[in-house]
Amino acid sequence: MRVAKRKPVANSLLAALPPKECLRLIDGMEQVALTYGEVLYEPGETIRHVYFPNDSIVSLLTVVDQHQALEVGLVGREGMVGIPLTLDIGRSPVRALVQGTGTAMRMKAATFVKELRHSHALQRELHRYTYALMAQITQTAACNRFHVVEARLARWLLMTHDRTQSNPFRLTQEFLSDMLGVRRVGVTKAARALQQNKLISYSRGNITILDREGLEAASCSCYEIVKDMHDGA
Amino acid sequence: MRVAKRKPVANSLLAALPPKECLRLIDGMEQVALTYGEVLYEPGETIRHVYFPNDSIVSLLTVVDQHQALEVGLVGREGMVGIPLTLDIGRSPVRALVQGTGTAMRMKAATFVKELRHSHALQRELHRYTYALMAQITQTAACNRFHVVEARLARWLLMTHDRTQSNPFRLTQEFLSDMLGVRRVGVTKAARALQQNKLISYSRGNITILDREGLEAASCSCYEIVKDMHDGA
DNA sequence: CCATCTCTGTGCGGCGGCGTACATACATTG
DNA sequence: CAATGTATGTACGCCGCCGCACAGAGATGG
Repeated sequence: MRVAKRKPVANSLLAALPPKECLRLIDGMEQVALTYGEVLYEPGETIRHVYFPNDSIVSLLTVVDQHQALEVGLVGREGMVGIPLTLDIGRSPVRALVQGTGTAMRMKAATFVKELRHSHALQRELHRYTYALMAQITQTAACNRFHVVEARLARWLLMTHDRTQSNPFRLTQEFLSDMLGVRRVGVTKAARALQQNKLISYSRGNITILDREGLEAASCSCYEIVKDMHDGA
Repeated sequence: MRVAKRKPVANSLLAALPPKECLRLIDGMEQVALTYGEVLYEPGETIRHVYFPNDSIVSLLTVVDQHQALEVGLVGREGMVGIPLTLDIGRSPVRALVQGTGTAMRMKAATFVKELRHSHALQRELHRYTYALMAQITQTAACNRFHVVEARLARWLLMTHDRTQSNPFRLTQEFLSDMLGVRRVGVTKAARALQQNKLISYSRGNITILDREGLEAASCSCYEIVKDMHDGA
């Protein structure tokens, strides 16, 4: 769904570009509203557009054995959806699922490839981000292997919170179970534990973070590691 | 340790380049012998050289909580060690550990960056490989989450076998336990099961694949998926 | 040849997550 | 206001892996 073009750009990848380049790029984009549950790409599908989220959030999921899913990356205002295009690859290896409703700047794949060739600043920013995303996937792999559901849930809520800045957000436990790759009941148990410790409150898909510091303590170290990776150089 | 420079180049990334480019690149390299157990980079360390393995194998490991390790990628003749440099990042987020003794072509980081800027063919090849590596890490993340040790061990042996072409190879169970992120005893159990089914034989670190097809059947689908990713487009 | 080290095998209790089934409570809609 | 659908809570047996401890068995070296 299209909205007026001259909206403030909250995406920090775009914002980091020299003003002139940024403006030119935005000229070739349209602002779109992404809604919870929308699928931007399925695995193997051709990438038609790249997305620079403003206040929306997109999850990158790998699909295994037809039915099981697992989140490996989370993209918000700090990044872009469609990274394979920066590597001259036209297809996505993962499912890109809108997890937080909001807006994003969208650009046609062909236009993006052309722009990328001309803008060294954009190349540099995207290289940095691609690297951070690889590190995030790597860390997630280790996290999924070693850490318990409760800690992973806490990390996940924090990461989402960082990207929306808003409280509360809408997420059912069913949905979360797909993200974390566990049973829905596993999420129930972990969420209940967090609630009993007064770190969060939730009901029917509306989650509120009550105690951010406490939640950080309950999460695993992976949260800080990934955060530092995106913030610092 | 240095060897004569004019050795045949088995690395397929280099071999895929136009002959002229390939020769010029090799001119700036030296062939080195990598030995089992050698660490090329530690996490956070500055990358001094990139490596194009010929018949050696290098594991990429993430380190969590100081002591636990987990392999997220395996690099052989089909790839390069030091991918962050292709993204203008000078440090490695992972540990690079030599897992199979053999030779590799080595190039100074600074030289590599310069060459990369000039050779579009090299850029293209490395983009393709970077993408495949990301996919491999992603798949490994899901694999570590959903599949049992025995299947993962089978996959791991197959991947190693693909990259060495030689049988047998040297790997203790202690070592394997770090790769798979499980207890050594877990490896013992899985390896015993594979041996009882006459798929492999091993003793004191010498593993031989007896029945490759059977091993493929015992491994999870992740093996084929990652293989196709590196072979096919 | 004996001492030592490395590698592999076994056993035990415990825990976290799985699969399944069912129960309850809130929301929506006719 | 009932009826249906959606979200959450609880229970039970099972399995894979954990941490730990210890026992053999093959290699190595003085």
